[in-house]
Amino acid sequence: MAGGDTEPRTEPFSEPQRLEKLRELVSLGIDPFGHRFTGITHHAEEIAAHCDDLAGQAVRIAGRVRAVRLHGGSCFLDLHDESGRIQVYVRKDAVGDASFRLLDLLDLGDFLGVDGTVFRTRRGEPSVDATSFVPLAKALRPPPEKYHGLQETELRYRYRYLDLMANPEVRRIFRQRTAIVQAFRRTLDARGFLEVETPVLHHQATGAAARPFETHHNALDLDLSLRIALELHLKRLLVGGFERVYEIGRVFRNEGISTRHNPEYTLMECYQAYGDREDMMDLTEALVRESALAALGQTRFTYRGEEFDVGEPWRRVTFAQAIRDHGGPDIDKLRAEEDWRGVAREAGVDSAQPITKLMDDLFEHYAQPHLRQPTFLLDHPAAMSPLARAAADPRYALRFEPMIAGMEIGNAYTEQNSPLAQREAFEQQANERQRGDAEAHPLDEDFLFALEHGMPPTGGLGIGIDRICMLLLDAPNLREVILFPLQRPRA
RNA sequence: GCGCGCGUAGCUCAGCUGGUAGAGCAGCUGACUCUUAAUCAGCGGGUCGUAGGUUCGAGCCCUACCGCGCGCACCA
Repeated sequence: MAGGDTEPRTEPFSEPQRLEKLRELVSLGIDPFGHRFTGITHHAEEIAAHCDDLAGQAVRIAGRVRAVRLHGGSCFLDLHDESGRIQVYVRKDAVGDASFRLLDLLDLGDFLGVDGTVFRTRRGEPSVDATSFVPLAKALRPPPEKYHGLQETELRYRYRYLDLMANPEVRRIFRQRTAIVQAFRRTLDARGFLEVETPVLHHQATGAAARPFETHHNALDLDLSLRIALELHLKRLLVGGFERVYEIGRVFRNEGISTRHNPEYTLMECYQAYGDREDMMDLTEALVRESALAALGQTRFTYRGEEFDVGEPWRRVTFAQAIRDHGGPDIDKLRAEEDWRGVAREAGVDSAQPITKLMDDLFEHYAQPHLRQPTFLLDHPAAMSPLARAAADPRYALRFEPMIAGMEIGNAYTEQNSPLAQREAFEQQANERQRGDAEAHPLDEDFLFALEHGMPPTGGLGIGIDRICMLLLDAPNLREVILFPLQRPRA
């Protein structure tokens, strides 16, 4: 992926005229790619919003030219900067003949620096009456169409810069995403969590049930995997004596792509010593509430036409209860694996697959689509939760998954801190792996070595940042909240 | 991976029952000193995703491949 996913296309330029104009600029002694432009006083949005207060005031602005309306001896330009659009009025009388002729060398997409005074046109449009302007950077290709923008999904993702250039709502989405991430940091920092960074290159990808990407270190001649979770390194830090840690980082899962999945995605994981999953439920409510407030200014939001509110305490329901509630079997009555396979057959769920997958399928079959409002799904079967402590009934784990709109947005445990129980759970997973469950957790001897030095009782939580963004920002598709989603190289 | 759909000018899109490629924006030339999807007059622009096939003739029908989207599968 280094260097982007497309071949550079330098030839032929779609606009040979632009190259010609570039040469003319050079012949006039103007650097077509400009230089430092200091002393910018305002953004477009400020001028538009405070036009009357600023009227008559000298301003210096810079941005990209998105429209040119030439009227012989005068010209209107639409200049776009990060904040929005402002109109620039250039009169030959004001800037002089030589400067005015530079407009002939200007193309849509070029960057321009402008000095001028704020005024409102007769039609009421906030504008800057230019006293001078300077070309700052030439664009050799045209920007997307000014009215319809860039519509084709493939082009929007592949050339996200064009999408950002053309579609202001896309810029808004990614500002809101940043606001959400900042809300996570602010909330965690305020509660005394220490932000840390742990390795992306792992000897063994553990901490979740997923297939990893494999890579290789040449100098050490060492096979490595990209991480699939942050969990086991963060827990090592609790062994080391940090009491509250978190990381917001990219994880990589070598699996299919869908509206809800991207091979790399951003995960927040945090761990709180002397806590348990109860603390993590409080924290989840706070993180999601603060995210909504940061991005939307309120706790209510609409996702795909459905109303949600993350301002209230979330509903709680156990894994078993959720299945019962929606017409499924009473799994509390199940003892042996064969019992599970029996109810799976009745439900029409694949009964021959690995047992953890089967359990998950039963839940998805009966309950998951019905868990709409913010809900903590509690007490998953212990077999599918090898990193969590067992509940009073050892068939279940002290675990929860926060769910909104039928979608899992995270995962949390009262963490397993007994090295003995952890080893047992890993061995059980190894068993499952031998029986054909390719995604069972591998045994991590190095992590067990750490646990054997003692880890305090701990509550741990992971939340998928992209999923939260998708929900809060009403994105139909995870890729809408990822700047550069993975795409195949173009033919 | 499987199924369905899409791919026409730089962008947004038309293109009928198979008859030899269109519009708007963008570009170029000219006019215009308060326009704003500026306007007016004129001009240029296409391996119709790629490669085969059927046909007198294919943007259109068939096959394969490439890319994208959606659904399923896998996962969060």
